[in-house]
Amino acid sequence: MIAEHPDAPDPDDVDLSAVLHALSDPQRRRIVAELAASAEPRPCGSFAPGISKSTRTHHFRVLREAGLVEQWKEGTSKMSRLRRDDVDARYPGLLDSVLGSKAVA
Amino acid sequence: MIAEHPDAPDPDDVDLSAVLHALSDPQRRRIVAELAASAEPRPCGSFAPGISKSTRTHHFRVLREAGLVEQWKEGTSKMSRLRRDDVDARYPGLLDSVLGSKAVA
DNA sequence: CAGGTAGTTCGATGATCGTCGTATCATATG
DNA sequence: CATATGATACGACGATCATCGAACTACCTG
Repeated sequence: MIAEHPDAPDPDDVDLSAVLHALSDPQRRRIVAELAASAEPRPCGSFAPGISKSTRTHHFRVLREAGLVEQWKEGTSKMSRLRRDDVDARYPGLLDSVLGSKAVA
Repeated sequence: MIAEHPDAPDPDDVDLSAVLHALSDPQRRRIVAELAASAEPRPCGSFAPGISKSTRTHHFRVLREAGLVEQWKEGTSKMSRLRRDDVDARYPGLLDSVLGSKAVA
């Protein structure tokens, strides 16, 4: 079988897959949690200590392409912000439940 | 770097990764959605038409090992049930938000 | 301009994933 | 017992992933 059947792929599904995949990595989830905890934007480099710069760049790209974070350059460093409102609007309760499993406990 | 730093891996994190990874696949999410929609347990074979039996078995194992579904043999076929209560208790709101992104719309 | 700091890009590598077909097992029924 | 049905086990294949180091770019500062 080649999965050729005509089931509505549902456009939202694409993004949801990306979001869930992005959040399925502990390293990235940790970044998101730190991002959610600190009100002020922080430079990328201050997250996920213990992994290489390239890996960190990779993780931030996955998060960005999933629509979870926003980034902008600021002087010598690049700032990151969790797009909480956007994500909450699109997938209500998702971030809360993913992050809350530790925080709310 | 070899990620040797001492950050609490958080036992819950392991399972959460498995759950999110399980839900990040559209095929599996579809199974879960169907499972959530039908009150009565149904045989595995009645889900996810268009994919091969082995693939379906694989998906059900991923869902089972993530703690999302429960299975038991009943005569010639194997029944499946969404462990809604258990999942809701462990990750409140997660299933609702993942499934709701389509259902609630 | 020289030097340093912060990120990105570019392979590469080993692991995991989704999918398949085939062979096999278990159970029910003729 | 023979057969059909529903599901699993077993590789296998190509794709994607997380991770790395090294080379490169952008920017600030002295």
